[in-house]
Amino acid sequence: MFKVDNMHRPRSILLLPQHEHDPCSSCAARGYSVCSAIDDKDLGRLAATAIVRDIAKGETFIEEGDSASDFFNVTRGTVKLYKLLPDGRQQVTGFAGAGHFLGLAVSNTYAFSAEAIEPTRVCRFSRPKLRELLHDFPALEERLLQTACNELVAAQEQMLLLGRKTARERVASFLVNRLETAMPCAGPTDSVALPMTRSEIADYLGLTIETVSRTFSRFKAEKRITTPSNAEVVILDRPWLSGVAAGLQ
Amino acid sequence: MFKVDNMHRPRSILLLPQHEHDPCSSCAARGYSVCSAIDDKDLGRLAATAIVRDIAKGETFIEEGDSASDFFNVTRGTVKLYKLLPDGRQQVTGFAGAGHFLGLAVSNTYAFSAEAIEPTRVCRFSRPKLRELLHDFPALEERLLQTACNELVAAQEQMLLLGRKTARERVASFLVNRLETAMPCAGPTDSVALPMTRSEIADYLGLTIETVSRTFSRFKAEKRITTPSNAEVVILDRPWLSGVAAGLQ
DNA sequence: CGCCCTCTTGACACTCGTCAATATCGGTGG
DNA sequence: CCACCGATATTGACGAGTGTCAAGAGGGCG
Repeated sequence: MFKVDNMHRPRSILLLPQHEHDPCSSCAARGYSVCSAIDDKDLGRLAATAIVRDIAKGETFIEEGDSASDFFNVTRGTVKLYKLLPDGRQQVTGFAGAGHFLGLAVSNTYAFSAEAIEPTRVCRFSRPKLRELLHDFPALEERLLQTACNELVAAQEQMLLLGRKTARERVASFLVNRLETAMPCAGPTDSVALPMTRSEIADYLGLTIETVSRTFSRFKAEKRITTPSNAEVVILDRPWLSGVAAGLQ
Repeated sequence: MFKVDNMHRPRSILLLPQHEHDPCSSCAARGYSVCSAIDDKDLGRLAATAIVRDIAKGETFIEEGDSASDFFNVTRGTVKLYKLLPDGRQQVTGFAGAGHFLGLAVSNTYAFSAEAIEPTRVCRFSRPKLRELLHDFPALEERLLQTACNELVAAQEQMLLLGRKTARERVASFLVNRLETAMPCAGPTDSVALPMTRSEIADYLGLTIETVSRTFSRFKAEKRITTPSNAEVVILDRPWLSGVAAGLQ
């Protein structure tokens, strides 16, 4: 019923002319973000509603507890979503790449913070304007519900990881997951880009930076992965890593 | 107690003495479940679509990985939602009481299992029928989106708990949370009902049964709670517990 | 080239898990 | 009503996995 294929990118978007006055039709995320629920003919309306904004690496553009006045659609770069405890402990609840929709909330305040971890571009929608859009395009609302359901499933998987998996299993899950979701067009070389730091990985997996580092080192020593650079991991033994991620071995 | 399996019987022989032709208008969950998005005048339509089913304590009525053919609305009792690892490790992702909606999924298979932890009643909707309902009642779809967003917020809070809180903070969070969400009409006596076992609490908090028990005992020794029975906790010092839950003290 | 930030590695400590014994609860039947 | 029994919960001793603290290595960029 809600079958969605987020990986599908129409090839035609690459051929679209660059219209300065209509950023949506040429948007890199056009094909697979929630915007794909809107027809080309209505795209002008969408472009008029959205405000494009570039966000520098390290900038926090959503602060937990702040009044939730806007919604965002990431079109370039990567964003880390996180929650903080008063003493500074941090839990990263997810990384949002191009196509991800942020700020869906019933409440009037944001339930999490969002920080760009690399140069990022977002489309901003004010709450009233998104409400109008949802009213005028039921397909958009349906698409948002699909998105929310998918995120709910991912969140439950992450609860399993945080509550019951060992450090080894968590890191393996993270790498395999990155390969599956963030790298849609993975070729024969199972290479995973890691735009985030070890510290951010640790805060995502409920571990410390040292444990993440040690686990990477062990996987390297066991010839399961190599790390050409700190921001890149090559998976040498994907079936084995998948097994560890699932709790076997 | 009589156990009824309605799965393979025509609806007409359902044992509903008082409101056989319209179970919805008298439903205990009518006011606060997703059904509240539907007007009284359309309730007959809803009743005709839903199939009421009673589920015995301990019965698993959704199995992770099974074909997701139905959606459920809990109207009585409590359900535990959980995921398993191959070796038996279990993570409870939530407890669903009256009013909760289960099975929202984009995929064709369930992403979690569901087991009744006390005598439970649910309304069952087949996938195609729910789809019809969503089409005919846009307010219902909007309501489902709100519900999904709320669950997403709760899931992120749980990730913070599982990834970064200590055992003490987890148990305190659990008790305070139960008081806030499951006991809407809490009076001067801050009494929390615990329909689940210690083991299920442990699997929800990412701990062991022993750690949960020890933490309860410590709270008791510190005069923060009392336990009239294993299924009931009285909170004596709510501000202090809230502080611990938030990561202070 | 050199500074600074991030990452890696090691030694040690501590929370929480494991294993085991005992106590308590709740239901059943005499 | 009480005795019995299995299931569930509590408590203790101990150990393992992961966190903490600290030092050193590597990498990027002016």
